[in-house]
Amino acid sequence: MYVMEAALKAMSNPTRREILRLVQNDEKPAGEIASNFPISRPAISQHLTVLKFAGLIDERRSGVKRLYRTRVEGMAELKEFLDNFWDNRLERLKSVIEASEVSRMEPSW
Amino acid sequence: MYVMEAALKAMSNPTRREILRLVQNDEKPAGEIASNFPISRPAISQHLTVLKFAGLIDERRSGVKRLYRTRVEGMAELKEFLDNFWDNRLERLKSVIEASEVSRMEPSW
DNA sequence: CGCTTACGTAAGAATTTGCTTACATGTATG
DNA sequence: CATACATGTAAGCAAATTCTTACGTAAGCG
Repeated sequence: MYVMEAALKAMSNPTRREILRLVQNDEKPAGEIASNFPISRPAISQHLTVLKFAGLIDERRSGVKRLYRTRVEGMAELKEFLDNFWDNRLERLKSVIEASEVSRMEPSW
Repeated sequence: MYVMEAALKAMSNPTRREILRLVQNDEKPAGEIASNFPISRPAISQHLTVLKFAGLIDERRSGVKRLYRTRVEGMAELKEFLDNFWDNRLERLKSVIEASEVSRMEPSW
């Protein structure tokens, strides 16, 4: 699957967004992350897999634990994608306005 | 469903993102929108319902046609939500750095 | 009114998602 | 080595998503 596609889908789930918030500032082990939710530990493990595949978190192994933390680059790429989505719109709108101004100054008929 | 939730879910589908691009600059009737995709017209109609529910498009009836166009406010709200999602992260990171600078100047032990 | 046009809505099938419980794996520790 | 601990993986199930085809509906036209 296209990475940005995966990232958007990953972001569209509230549990996964909350996980991202939890590991924003410092890495946390899977178990501790899971302890913050009412659902089972394996369910959280699966969400972590989705986030990792989407490039939104990093995994690091330390002894018996697996530490997760938000992956800044992945988040930045997604942000950029979304910014462009809206910026393109604004750019086109701007060009439409400019075109109409030009046509007022120099009629083409 | 929480509106922002609906908006994120709506954005996570590629067909719906393409619809948003199609009706970015000017309103288009449902049929014309559908003609741009390989899937059936009712399928597009259902996607339009999802986008409308999420507050990402506006619908206007003109005779027998229904004209759709991107809803700027909805898009702006979603953009703001996502900006805050990342900005909060950066804010907290910033405060952590500042705290460490303060502690270097005025050791607390 | 009867017919066409441009749609939405209903029903159902296939696929994906999000969970559960049970089990497997890898790392430390006595 | 044996056991415990932290976690992933497998299997299965219910609900949601995304399609399809068939049908309903409202606006315009002769």
